[in-house]
Amino acid sequence: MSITSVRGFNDILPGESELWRHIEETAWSVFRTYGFSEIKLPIVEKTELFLRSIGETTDIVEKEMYTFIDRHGDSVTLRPEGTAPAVRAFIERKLHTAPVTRLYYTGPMFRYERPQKGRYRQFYQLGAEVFGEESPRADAETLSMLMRFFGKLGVEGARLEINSLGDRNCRPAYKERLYNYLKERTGDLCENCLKRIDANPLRALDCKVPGCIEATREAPSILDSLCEPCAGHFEAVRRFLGLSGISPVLNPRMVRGLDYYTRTTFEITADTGLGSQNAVAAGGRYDSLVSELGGPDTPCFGFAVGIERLALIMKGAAPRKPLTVFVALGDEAVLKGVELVAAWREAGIRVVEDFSTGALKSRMRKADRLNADFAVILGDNELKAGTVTIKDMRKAEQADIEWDRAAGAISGGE
RNA sequence: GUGGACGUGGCUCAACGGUUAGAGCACUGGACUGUGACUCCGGGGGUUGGGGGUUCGAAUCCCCUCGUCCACCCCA
Repeated sequence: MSITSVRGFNDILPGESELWRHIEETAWSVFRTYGFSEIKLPIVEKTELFLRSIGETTDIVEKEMYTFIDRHGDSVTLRPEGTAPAVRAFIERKLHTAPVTRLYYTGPMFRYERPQKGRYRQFYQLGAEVFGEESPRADAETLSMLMRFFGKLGVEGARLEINSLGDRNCRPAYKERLYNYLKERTGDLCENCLKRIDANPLRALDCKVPGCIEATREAPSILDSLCEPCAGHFEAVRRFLGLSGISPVLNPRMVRGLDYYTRTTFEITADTGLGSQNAVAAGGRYDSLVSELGGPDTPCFGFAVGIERLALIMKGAAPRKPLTVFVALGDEAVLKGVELVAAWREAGIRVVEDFSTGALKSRMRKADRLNADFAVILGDNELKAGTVTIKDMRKAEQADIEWDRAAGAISGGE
């Protein structure tokens, strides 16, 4: 075997890359209508950024990061997610001088996990972050933007679940209540949850071990423990979502794997095609992260979409411009063809010229294999007449068209 | 990181430990010397993922390794 790619690192080949481009272009066109601008972020950041933002006891930090010592002796990490770098840039580049900053980004993320369908070591996310909006309307509007994006792509069977994790004021008290509740039932919990009780008791809530599900069935709900402002915020988010025609499923047991979330969190899951990797998009509010990383107090809301997973559940294919294959028969036709093909491309038409000289039959077969919409033939007869034979490969019809009218016949009506 | 299933032409898959590892699709040439998708005939294409072992003999059995998929963990 010759050299292969690294485990969990894939090539996105033609046939699939068109769909990716369509996803990204659709995202950009939708996000722009909500006032977002693109930010291009580096792929490598100082390791400390992720330790301090994602949280030292999270799975990502504990076992999934691609961390290296560079030649200077600094510890750097291939970004496992996009929010932390975006926040770093927001603070470092002083973007807070604008009243509101809305950013989107796309690109590869890296996590050292065992690959599975819809889960890779290098995977792609498309994300958006709103900086400086405390209003629950920001949560609702950003979520409805995401739903609109999914709708435009023809995603079906997506399910939106939301929860509120409270904030610095009310979450500690809830943690305490939950901790005490769990302490009473340590005999029923799995090994994993026993370890989690002290570091992050909330994680026991979404454990899938039957014993833990049973043991936490009667556990206090975080939604009952929210302080006045957090409860009001959450209620407003739901009200505004309703006004946008979105009715999320309330899931008080949903706990995200990153430490920086406050108040609203959400997850969009797909019910088909992804096995247990069914989370397609997720995000939430992180009102304390910017200040914790040394920036001014800035409430934020953001999300990330997994592009591989999105591509897997999409029904519609990428839109496609018609393709023309040009076939010149004879030396003179080749020369004239140079001129014609150049003019068509200038007009934005996709043209591939068949450079081979074999039997027309095999060249037509080639055009068919290239999935051409039209085959354009220029031979001696056409040269004399100043025309070209245009065959519509789908309808199996053909006609002779004058040179200066050919572009119109193969442009696909654009 | 744990457990399991599976790796055979480009693709989908056959072949009980026993001749030269086959078939369909795809590719290519011809029937048809300017017309694809149908039909018929011919042709090319393999280190059976890689390495080691058992055996007179290994695609087949054993070990190691790499990879894919599934479940768990967790997540996009």
